[in-house]
Amino acid sequence: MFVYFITMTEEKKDTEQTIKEAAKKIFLVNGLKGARMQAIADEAGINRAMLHYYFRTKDKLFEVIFSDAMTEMNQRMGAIITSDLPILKKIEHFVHGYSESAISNPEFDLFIINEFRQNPTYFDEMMKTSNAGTVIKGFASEIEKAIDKKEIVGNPNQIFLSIIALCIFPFAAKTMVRTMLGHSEKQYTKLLEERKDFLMQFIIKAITP
Amino acid sequence: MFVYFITMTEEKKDTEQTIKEAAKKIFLVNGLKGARMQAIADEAGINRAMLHYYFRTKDKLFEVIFSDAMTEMNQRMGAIITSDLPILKKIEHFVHGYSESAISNPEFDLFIINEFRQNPTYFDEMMKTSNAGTVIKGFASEIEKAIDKKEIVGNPNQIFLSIIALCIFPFAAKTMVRTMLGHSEKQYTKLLEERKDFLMQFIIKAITP
DNA sequence: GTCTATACTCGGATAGAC
DNA sequence: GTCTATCCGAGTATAGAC
Repeated sequence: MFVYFITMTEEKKDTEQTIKEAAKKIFLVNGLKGARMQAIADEAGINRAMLHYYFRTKDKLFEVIFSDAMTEMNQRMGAIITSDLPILKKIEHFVHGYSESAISNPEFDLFIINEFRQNPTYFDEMMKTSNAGTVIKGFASEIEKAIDKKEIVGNPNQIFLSIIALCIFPFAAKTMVRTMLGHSEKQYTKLLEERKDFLMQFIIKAITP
Repeated sequence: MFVYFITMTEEKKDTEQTIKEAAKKIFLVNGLKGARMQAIADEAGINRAMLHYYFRTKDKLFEVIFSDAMTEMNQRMGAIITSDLPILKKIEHFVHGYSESAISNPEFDLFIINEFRQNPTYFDEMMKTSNAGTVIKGFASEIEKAIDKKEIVGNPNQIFLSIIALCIFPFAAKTMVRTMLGHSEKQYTKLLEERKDFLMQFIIKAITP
């Protein structure tokens, strides 16, 4: 009897984890509205009813997946930004770190941009409660300080916006850019790999006095 | 009888145009799948059945709206890029021209990025048949020539990608960036206005030898 | 051309047997 | 915990009266 209970618990954990991984995959590609419970079930190798048994509703499942993804993201970015380094080094770390994580998670950027757009108030709330807001504001204020110290030149918000644009856009608009350039998947991956170094040159030239 | 016929024709044209404008508005914000026929009907001040009477299906309506929007876009961009100017002037015109058109049509960028992603083959085809491909390739090859002539430095594809990233991202990711910066709609609009000039400084510094 | 009513399909959610 | 069957709402599309 006891053994049976343990087994059930472990199986439950496994199934829950399997569902989460499947759901993450499907939600990242299709968004909340675009994702189909059937697709998640197929991906997890179970049937739809199981999804509801474990997570009650589609919205609740999404909520879990999404806050997990955000937490993971914040931790990664936070570690880079809050490190104790001169501004150019910090930007370099940010650019490299961001590119690395985006390469292994290429759907994330466009997903976030779209979900933000569709539910601004939800994210507004989240920015206040999570540490994402702190991390970003920290980075922005570091840029501001560096401008005051004449280490770099320009408007802080514009510089911040430009850095994230240069990092994020190639992933968010991947399909569009690939089509525009007429690149294969492989060619474009190479472009993104090489971009890590290109970007540092580009950004440093643009913002040093 | 003749008068009646004319009237019908004109009314048909008006209704058709009204529907198109309403559909454009709704599709741009919600995408093909996200848009509701009821929302388009409401926007146009008619009922759903009329939409089907004029355009048969949702997909067909979308197709019409979409190719119109692309054509308009291509013409605007084409005029800027194919003008006979030195490369830095041409980039300046592109940046300003793009920003202007994006400010008056802020939903367009994210819409295109998403629809591209959801139907890559359709766009692949369109790039070949329309003049969009030619326009883009023209711009890219101008950059390449300028690099050969040592007027600017860097990898042509990376430079092209960087320029469009800097232009498009602030509009495509508007809601996200606004939330990140904690800006009001008004503050963000001001940022975008000022960005036109900031960007030229930024880009020129980054790519001149 | 325009409207109302209705058919049909898809997808999320629940009931109930095992 | 897991499955099958079923419900129910939403949304596209059509029929048919005017």
